[in-house]
Amino acid sequence: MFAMAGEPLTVPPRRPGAKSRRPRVERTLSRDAIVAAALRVIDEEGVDAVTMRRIGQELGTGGASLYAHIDGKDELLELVFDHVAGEIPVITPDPRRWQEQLKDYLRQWHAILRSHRDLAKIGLGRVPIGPNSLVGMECMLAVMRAGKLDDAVIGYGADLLAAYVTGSAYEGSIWMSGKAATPEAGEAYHRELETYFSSLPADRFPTLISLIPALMGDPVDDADVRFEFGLDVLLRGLVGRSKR
Amino acid sequence: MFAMAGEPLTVPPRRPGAKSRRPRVERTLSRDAIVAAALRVIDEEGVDAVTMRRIGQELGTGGASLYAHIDGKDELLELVFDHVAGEIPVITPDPRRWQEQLKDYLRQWHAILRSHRDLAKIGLGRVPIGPNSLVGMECMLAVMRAGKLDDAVIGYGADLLAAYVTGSAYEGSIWMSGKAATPEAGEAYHRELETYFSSLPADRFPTLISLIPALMGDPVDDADVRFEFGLDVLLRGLVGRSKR
DNA sequence: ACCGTTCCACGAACATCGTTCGCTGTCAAC
DNA sequence: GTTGACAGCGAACGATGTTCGTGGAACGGT
Repeated sequence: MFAMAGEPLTVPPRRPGAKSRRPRVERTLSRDAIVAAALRVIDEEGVDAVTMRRIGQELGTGGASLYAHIDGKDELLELVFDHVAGEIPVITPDPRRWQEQLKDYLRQWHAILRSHRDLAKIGLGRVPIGPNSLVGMECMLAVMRAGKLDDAVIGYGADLLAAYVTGSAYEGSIWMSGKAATPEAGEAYHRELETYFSSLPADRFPTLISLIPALMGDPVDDADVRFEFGLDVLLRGLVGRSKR
Repeated sequence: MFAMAGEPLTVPPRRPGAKSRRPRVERTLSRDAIVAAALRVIDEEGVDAVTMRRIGQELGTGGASLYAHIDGKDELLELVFDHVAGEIPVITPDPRRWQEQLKDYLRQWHAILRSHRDLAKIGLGRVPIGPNSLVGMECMLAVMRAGKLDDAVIGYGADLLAAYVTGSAYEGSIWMSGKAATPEAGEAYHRELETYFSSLPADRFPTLISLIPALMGDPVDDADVRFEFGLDVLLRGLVGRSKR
C-alpha cells in the first residue's frame, strides 16, 4: 500500500531495482501521459469512468500496458490528485493579512477541485502525501504560523481545513453525480428532494420543514456562498480557540 | 436512483405495484434480516467486504435471492446507514444548555459511527434521507433553534456539522482500513507516515517538520481529542457568526 | 556489423463484482 | 382442487482490476 513512504520527494521510480542501464528512451507511454489521460477522462466523465481499459484506450492501447509504468489504479488516482494539487500557486506568508491569505488559498484549492468534476472524491479516504500536496500543506501551515496560532491549533486545524475543502468540493459535485452528469439532472434531483422534504408530516418535523428554505439554496449559486460560510465559521473558531 | 423521494416516511415497500394479495407470509429472508446481516459483515470485515454473495451466504443462500427484497447494493447500504442512525437517542431541546446538548448529540453520533468500523464511508457521498436520519436531523435543527441561531446559520451549520461528524468518523477509520484491518497495522502505518515526514528536506518543509508532533498524535488516543477540537471550533464559529 | 539482453507493449485469461434470467417449488386465493 | 403469483436460487452476463506469457524493438558489448 503506502509504497511512497520513505522515498525521495521527486516522483519516485516505480521499480526500485531498475538501475536503468538504458537511458530510458521515450516510448509512447509514460507516467505523465497516463496521468494526463486519466485527468482528461475525469474532466469528461467523472472519476467513476476511470478504468484501466478506458485509460489505455485513451492512449491507443489496452489496459494491461499501464502496469509497466504504474502500480495500479490506486496509485494512478493518487498521482492525478497530486498533479492537480500542483496547480495551486504557493503563497509567501504575510503576518498582517494571514487570514485573507489562508482563505484565498483554500478558495483556490476548492475552485480547482470543483473544476475537475468529482476529482475530490479521490482525496476523501487518503492522506495526501504526494510532493505537490506536501508543498500545499507546508504553505498552509506557514500561513497559519504567521498568524501566531498555537501549534496544537495549527496541527488540528490544518487537518480540519483540508478535510473541509475536500469534503465540500465533493459534496458540491454530488448534485451532478451518477450517470446522467448533466446540470439539469442535478437541478431535478434538487427539486425532488425539496418536494420530498415538504411532504413530510409537519407534526413530527416542524423545525425541518420551517428551515427548508435555509437548508436548500440553489444548488449551483449557493455552492460558493455555502463554502464561504464554512470558511468563515472555521477560521472564526480557530482564532477564537487560539487566543487564550 | 433517488427512489425514496416522495414516498411515505415509514420504510417504503420496494415494489409499488405489489398490492400484496397475500398477507406477506414470513419467509426466511426479509429486509430486516438482510440489513442485520450486512451490518454484521461490516462490523467484522468492513464496508468493502459487503458483497451481495457474501450477504446471501451469511443468510444461507446466494446473492441473487436478495433482489426480491432489495433494489440493489446501493439501497442496502442506505438502509444499513439509516438503521444505525436509529440508535442515536433523541433529545428534547433545553435552551439553557443547548450547546452542550448539541455537542453531546454529535458525540454520540460520532461514537456510534466509529463503533461500526468504516460504516461512515456509506454516508459520505449521500444526502441521508432515511426515516431515522431525518429524525436525527430534526433533532439537531431543533436544538440549534433553541440556541436562537439565525436561520441561515442553522441551515448551513447543520450541513457543516453533519459532514464533520461523518467525515471525522471515516477519517478515523482509515488507519485500520485496507485489508489488514488490525490495530497493529494502523499503528505501523502511522509510524511509517511519521518517519516519512521526518525524512523530508528541512529546507523546503520547515514548518511541516517543526509541526510533526502537533500534526500526528497517537492515532487512537488522539481521535477523541481531535474530534472534540473540531467540535469546539465549529460551535465557536457558529455562535460567533450568528451573534451579529 | 552482429548478437544478446533488457524491458515495454499487448492480447488473453483469471477472479470477483453487481445484476438479470429462467426455472422450481410452495402457499394463498378462488 | 385448481391455479397463479412469487420467494428462492443456480447459472450466466457484462464489467472490473490485475497477472501471465509472448513478441518485438532498441540499446550495449564485442
